[in-house]
Amino acid sequence: MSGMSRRRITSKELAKLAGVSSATISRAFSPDSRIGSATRDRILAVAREHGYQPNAIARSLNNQRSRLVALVVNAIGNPCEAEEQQLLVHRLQARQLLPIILCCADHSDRLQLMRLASTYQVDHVVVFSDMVSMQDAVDIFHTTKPIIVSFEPLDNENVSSIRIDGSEAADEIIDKIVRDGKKRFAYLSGTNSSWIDKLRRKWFADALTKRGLAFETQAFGDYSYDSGFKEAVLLLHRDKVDAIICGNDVMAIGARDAARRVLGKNTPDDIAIVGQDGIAMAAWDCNDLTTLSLDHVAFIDAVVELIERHDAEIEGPHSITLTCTARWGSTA
Amino acid sequence: MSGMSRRRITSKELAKLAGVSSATISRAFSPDSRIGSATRDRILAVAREHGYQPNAIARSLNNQRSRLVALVVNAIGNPCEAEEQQLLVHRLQARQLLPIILCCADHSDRLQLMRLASTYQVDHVVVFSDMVSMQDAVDIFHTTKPIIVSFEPLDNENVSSIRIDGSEAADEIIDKIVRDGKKRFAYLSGTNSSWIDKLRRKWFADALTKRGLAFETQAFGDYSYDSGFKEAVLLLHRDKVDAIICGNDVMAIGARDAARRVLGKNTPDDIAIVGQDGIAMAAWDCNDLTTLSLDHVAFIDAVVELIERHDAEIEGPHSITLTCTARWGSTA
DNA sequence: ATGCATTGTGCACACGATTACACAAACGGT
DNA sequence: ACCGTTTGTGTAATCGTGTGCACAATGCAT
Repeated sequence: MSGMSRRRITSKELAKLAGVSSATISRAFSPDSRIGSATRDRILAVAREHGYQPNAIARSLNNQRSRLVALVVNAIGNPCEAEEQQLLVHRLQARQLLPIILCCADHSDRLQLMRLASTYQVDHVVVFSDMVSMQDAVDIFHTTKPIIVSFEPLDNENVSSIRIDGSEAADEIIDKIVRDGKKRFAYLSGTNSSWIDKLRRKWFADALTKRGLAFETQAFGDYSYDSGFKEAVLLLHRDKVDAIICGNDVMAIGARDAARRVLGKNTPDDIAIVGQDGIAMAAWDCNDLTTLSLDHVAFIDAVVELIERHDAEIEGPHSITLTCTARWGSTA
Repeated sequence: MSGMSRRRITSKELAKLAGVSSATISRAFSPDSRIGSATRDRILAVAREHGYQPNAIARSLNNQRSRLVALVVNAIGNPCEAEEQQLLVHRLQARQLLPIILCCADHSDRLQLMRLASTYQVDHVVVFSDMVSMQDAVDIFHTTKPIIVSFEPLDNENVSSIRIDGSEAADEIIDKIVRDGKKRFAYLSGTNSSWIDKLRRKWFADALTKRGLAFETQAFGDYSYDSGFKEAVLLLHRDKVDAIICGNDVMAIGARDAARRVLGKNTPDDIAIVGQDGIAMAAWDCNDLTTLSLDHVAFIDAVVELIERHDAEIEGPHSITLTCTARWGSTA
């Protein structure tokens, strides 16, 4: 009861205390299992008294199911992912699944880290990061069938995936900007070589092509506010563009600040700025960003659905496609 | 080698393949352990070929050490915590420790969740949330000695804690605002009953008292942008205050937007607005907040130090105190 | 009263690794 | 040539649960 008992009590010890065998202890904690209700009540009472809880590590070893889920993410602080992470963690916890976070910001030991996690026999793997290749994930978690939130074209039996399509929304946004009279477009990438960035850029590039236009310049940032600010100064000053499509919302906010502060240009009259992600901050009054946004709830619903199919051991590759929508703000 | 092997290979099977006993397999993977180097090399080669990795669950059961760390946090998306979480996760991973995230936003099943995690025999527990009481944490993780980032006064042998002191910095900030001629102060709390909120408020209240002043009003939000915005409208319009000290940076940004947009008042001339936390966003050009900030790196250093002491099984309660500094922006 | 289905419990093994102990082989010194 | 030490490996127990199997006890129908 009080906090002086250092070591955790085991099922065998509790069995002795309750005058039964350790098998019966185990059954008392299994909801549907042949055991007399009187015995169960007595055991649960004794268990509570001595602070007994079945050891999940031992159970996992026996069960071949750990109820652990590995979440591979780029970063925790980054708002574009954080909202989804938060949602997913809640949904997992509601199912009594515990999330292990693998945060692979720096390139060096991503694979090492994933190997370490695979050692813990995680039941599911959700890869949010575009920094890890599908093939690596499949090789490392070859026993688990990862769920990959990917923009890579993939035709692998051993992967489930969520595809995201923003072409229509991008078309709507470009349409409005062109009708507003903007002519010189720049794309500000978040990374220089990820599939997700290439695909996002393609959505907008296609919309431009359709109207006989094209990106005049492509700049590269790192998804951060500072990089958005810095690159925007160059784009506006040196390249004289009047519309910047950014790889995410945070860079778009940086670009907007740069335009206003450094060059005295305002949105949407002087220049148009567009973000991507649709994070909550984009809708704040001080930002009011026009952005290509994804419904976070629908997105996480899809992830959870894949996890459940996986739990039910339904075979075959699974793929879910989601479409983005435009959020209209005052920056474009 | 290729991805067709569904099941994971065990040490006993690998032993047969390599013509040794399973004990020798284990030794091949223990860095300092009596084993012939030729044997080790051969085993590692065969292991690589068959994709063998020792099962961490089984090892944990035997070792009585899981190398899992429970992180109890309020939210993942919230920037005030996210930066620290990110840092800590990296530091843990560098030590081959895997973080399990417990996100207890809604009151209902926080204890349930912590009990579930304790079942996994986590080696360490770090409690960031002020939503869970120290006593609950100690009771549930009675075998682990939690590390609590707390503002509660605590004298418990079974807890290590990190205390945070912002009284000096609060004094500096109040000093400047008073010298700027502001007279009517309001405090905008993030919660209505947490220790952390009470203590933060006290730092500023003491500084006011020292100068013969006091808070005229106290409002309550929920640490969100929207609540900052909404409460600030009331404070400025109804109560006519000219200085608002906010419980965190995000609410301060909301308050600043409300002042500017709804009432046409600007900082720092018409009103002063102060945040707390010192998140990266506070320094963005569009915000440029004056805020009571904590050095994130020093903070996480302290957490890691406590974890290491705990690992080394140094006995006794441990407490580390950190002091905040003022970050000067254009809002006060 | 007998036969059969049902219920409740214990025994013993499996899960996959680590490790104390035992023992054979190799080695070095006199 | 002999003995003591070091080195390398196998055997078997252990960590804490879950569960198939066996078996006693109970209930029910004839």
